[in-house]
Amino acid sequence: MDLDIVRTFVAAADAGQFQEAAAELAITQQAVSKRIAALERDVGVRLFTRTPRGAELTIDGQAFLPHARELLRVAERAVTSVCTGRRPLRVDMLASRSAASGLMRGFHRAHPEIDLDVVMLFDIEKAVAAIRSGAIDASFRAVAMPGRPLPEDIESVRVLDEPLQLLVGPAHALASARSVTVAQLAGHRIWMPGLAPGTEWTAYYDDLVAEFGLTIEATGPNFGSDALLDTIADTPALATFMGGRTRLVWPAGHGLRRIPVTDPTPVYPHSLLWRRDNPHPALATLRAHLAATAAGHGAAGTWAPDWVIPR
Amino acid sequence: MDLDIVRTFVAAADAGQFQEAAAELAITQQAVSKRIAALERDVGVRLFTRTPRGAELTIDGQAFLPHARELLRVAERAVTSVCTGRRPLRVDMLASRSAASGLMRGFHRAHPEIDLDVVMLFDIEKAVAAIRSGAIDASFRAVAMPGRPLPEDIESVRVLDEPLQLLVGPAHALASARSVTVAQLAGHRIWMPGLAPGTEWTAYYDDLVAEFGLTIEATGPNFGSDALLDTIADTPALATFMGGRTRLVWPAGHGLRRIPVTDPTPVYPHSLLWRRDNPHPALATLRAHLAATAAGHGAAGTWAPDWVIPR
DNA sequence: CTATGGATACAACCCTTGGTTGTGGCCGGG
DNA sequence: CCCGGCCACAACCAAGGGTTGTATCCATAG
Repeated sequence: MDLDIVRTFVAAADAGQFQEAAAELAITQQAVSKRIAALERDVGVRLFTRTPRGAELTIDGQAFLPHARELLRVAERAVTSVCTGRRPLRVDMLASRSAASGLMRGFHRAHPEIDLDVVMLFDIEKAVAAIRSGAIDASFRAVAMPGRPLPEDIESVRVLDEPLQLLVGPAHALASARSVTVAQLAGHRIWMPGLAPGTEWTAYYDDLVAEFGLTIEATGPNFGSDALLDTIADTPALATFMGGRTRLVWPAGHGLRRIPVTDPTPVYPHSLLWRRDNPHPALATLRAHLAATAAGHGAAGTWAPDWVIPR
Repeated sequence: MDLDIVRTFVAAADAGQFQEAAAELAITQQAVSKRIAALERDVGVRLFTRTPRGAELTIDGQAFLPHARELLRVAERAVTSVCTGRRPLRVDMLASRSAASGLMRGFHRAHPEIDLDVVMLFDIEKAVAAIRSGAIDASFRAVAMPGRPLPEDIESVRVLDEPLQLLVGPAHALASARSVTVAQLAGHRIWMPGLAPGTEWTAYYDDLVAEFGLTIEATGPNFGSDALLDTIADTPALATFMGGRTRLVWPAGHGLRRIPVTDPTPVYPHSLLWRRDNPHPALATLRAHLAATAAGHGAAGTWAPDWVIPR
């Protein structure tokens, strides 16, 4: 199905006749006739009743019309999403179901008129490069890498500390615990596939390991959260860390448990990064919204690497 | 833009390489390459970075991807909306902003999983024919026409009495009234363009006129509610009737007033009509919903023509 | 270092799609 | 009864889009 044909259908429906629609679209009446005929062949029903003084929608055509308009609207938005000028606010985050997505949902509820696009870049290095180039407008990341300060033109503000939770299967030794201390985790196998060297999130877990003497296995590629959850559920001796604000597609019947970690509670520090001279109007709105709704961070009893930017 | 191209884009993004996407779509890799190139030319930005072992999305491509998926979803719904089998529940009503649309909004809130399509047929005769043929599943109308009973296979139930209101401009003699009695309306010019002979809504106003000795002018074609509202606002001696549940796009600065009518309050009786043997599962859900949320009708102090079906 | 395999891009060819022009049929109004 | 307006059908033509064949690039294995 071609969107030009859909456009033709809408124009013909609005005009009530093919000829006027043809004039609007700068094609001949015969072309409109052929397009409509092709569309009717595609969907398998008659959309217009042709009369000697025009064409009016059939019931099926009436039902189809709003969907056609919606189709054109969505196409419009799709194109503007990659337009260089006046495009939606484009935000990078760690993962589509991470805590940052919760913040963005809140922002969207508060400002439904602002168009948003979410992308997921590899690490903060890529994110900073994308912010500097203007490819994205903002990023939710942990900053900065140890010994690698942010460039001058990038600003950042810490917006959310996400408490880590332990994820275990039903047969795990800690499965029935209401909460566990960091000290209790020493000696347990914690599996986090996909930790890539040189990324800021791997640096975070490296620090966590060094600080509290934990054992984190990063072996094997990451086959996706489904496969990870399956393995965790089936392996009694295995656990993994998960952001406490992560909304999982919870697999039914796996018996997985999320267990808070305490003494101290490791928190993953999300900061908002943006380029100082980025003129996107929605960026200021986002910053104001986050400042207004900022959750507590750097709270007592929590731990984060000392290289993260201060609160 | 062709939806086949969008489909190709999504397939390539999912596969991470053109070759596999080509195999899925049963075309050659070269065709995929050309389609993607055409799409990139259309939107004006690069969507993939080609590597020797595949193609991965650029940031723009990532931003575009969810829009592309949405586009395909909407297209799918558009097609199923005119599919004969398992299509959305198709409901006819008097006007898109009439009281019936409020009922349907409530139904949609209660059952957001049920797809709906709204159409507006000419009159009850057309609606009954469409219901019998299966072209639509239900209709909100005033039934039945005087002396013209519903066919055997059509059922109906009165679901909502909509009180009429008087709509006047700021300079009208009744503009400052909190409410008016029917008796007060005698002698005032009431203008309702577009009252077509033989329709059930014209029959309603004919009865109203006969019962209370009103003056309703139906002269002139209906140029749409905007034009009607403009005229009403500008003409001191002119008023019109409007459904009390109608949600107008209220023109700013016109000073229009909506005035309740009493002694008695004329109500427009909306009934739900459907074919007894219509198997659409959502139809039963709609009937149950309307039965559960039924607003009062046939209340004391209201008037409706005696030919409408009993409550 | 070289050969190989797998991936994309480019070129040539050809068919099909889709546009235009020309024409006929239908119905309502003067 | 004729005329005018509108849509459908046929013929023609150009261009888009698919296929086959080939070049290029890079990672990996030998």
